[in-house]
Amino acid sequence: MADSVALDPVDLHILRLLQNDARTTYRDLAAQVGVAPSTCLDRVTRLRRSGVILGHQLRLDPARLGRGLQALLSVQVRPHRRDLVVPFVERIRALPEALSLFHLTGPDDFLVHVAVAGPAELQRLVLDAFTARREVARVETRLIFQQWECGPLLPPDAAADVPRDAVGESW
Amino acid sequence: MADSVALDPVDLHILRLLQNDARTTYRDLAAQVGVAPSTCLDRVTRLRRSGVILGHQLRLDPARLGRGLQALLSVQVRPHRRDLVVPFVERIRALPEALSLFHLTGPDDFLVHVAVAGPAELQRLVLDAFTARREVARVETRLIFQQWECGPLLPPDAAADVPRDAVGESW
DNA sequence: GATGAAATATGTGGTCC
DNA sequence: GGACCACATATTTCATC
Repeated sequence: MADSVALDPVDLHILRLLQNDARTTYRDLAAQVGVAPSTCLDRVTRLRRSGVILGHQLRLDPARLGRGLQALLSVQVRPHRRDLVVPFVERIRALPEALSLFHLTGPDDFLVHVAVAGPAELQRLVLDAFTARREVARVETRLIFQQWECGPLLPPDAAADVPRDAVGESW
Repeated sequence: MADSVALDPVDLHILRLLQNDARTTYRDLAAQVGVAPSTCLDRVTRLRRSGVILGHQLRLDPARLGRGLQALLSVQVRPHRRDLVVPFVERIRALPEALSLFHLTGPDDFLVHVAVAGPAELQRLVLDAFTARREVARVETRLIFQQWECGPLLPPDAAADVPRDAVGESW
């Protein structure tokens, strides 16, 4: 289901361009990749069907929406049982302040990325949506100075997959 | 520059719909919002110019691209001076494994979200791109079991902004 | 903010390799 | 089987009110 998909150079070129600007038209894609627009449409349709492309997302500026303060909340949910974890996840996902949620290994079970209007709203959020709950054993709040999105996501370079002589001895 | 923008109900409705599916056509937006397609175009254009909409992003499935393992790396950059921090940020942003990068308050200066093929590649990444650098004082790696994107980002509800009687005494 | 016409993009079927 | 072309449809964009 989550198997890696074989991608040829045309697919990769299209993905790179679309990651720069997801609204690039098939006409422009075609011109830059060197194939016909219909071929681009074909490729993108297949990439969507094969699950490589999950969808298109709008990137918004939280600050312009009156949510100028972002933070990461590390949360311990204890006991870490499914009957407590599943409702916790659903509750956090439904919070208007939550942007994204990670379930992690390590001493902190969850990391929650939130955007709020300011420190007062953050304090209220921590107290009301987190520490007020019995299953939330601990919350650690870190403010975000700045965030960067990184380069385009592409398959690991084939060169990096060169087999090593002996497993566990190549590093 | 990062001031909050005044948004009317039509703007908010459009943003909500576009956050569900960023490829909704102006025609469909218009039908659902109850205005003309050209008005939707107008609104979206203004939202882009005012900086509320930063852009459109392709959501890809890292697992299908042969990057089935994701992790968060907490990194201390010491000394935490601009002449070390700025090149660090640029170097991390250029890593093909990096998805996103946070500069934070707290004992850990940076959080790096990475996607790799597997544990071996993660180990190589930590050793070669992080701990090999003199300015990287500490790295802590946590694996990501699962990630969720949360509900649409919208301005804080006006009701939540009701002024309190006394600052610092309302919670 | 709406209308409608022009420009542009998208989707389809036939054809070729 | 995949890529390309040309055509038909749908969408976006813009001038005008």
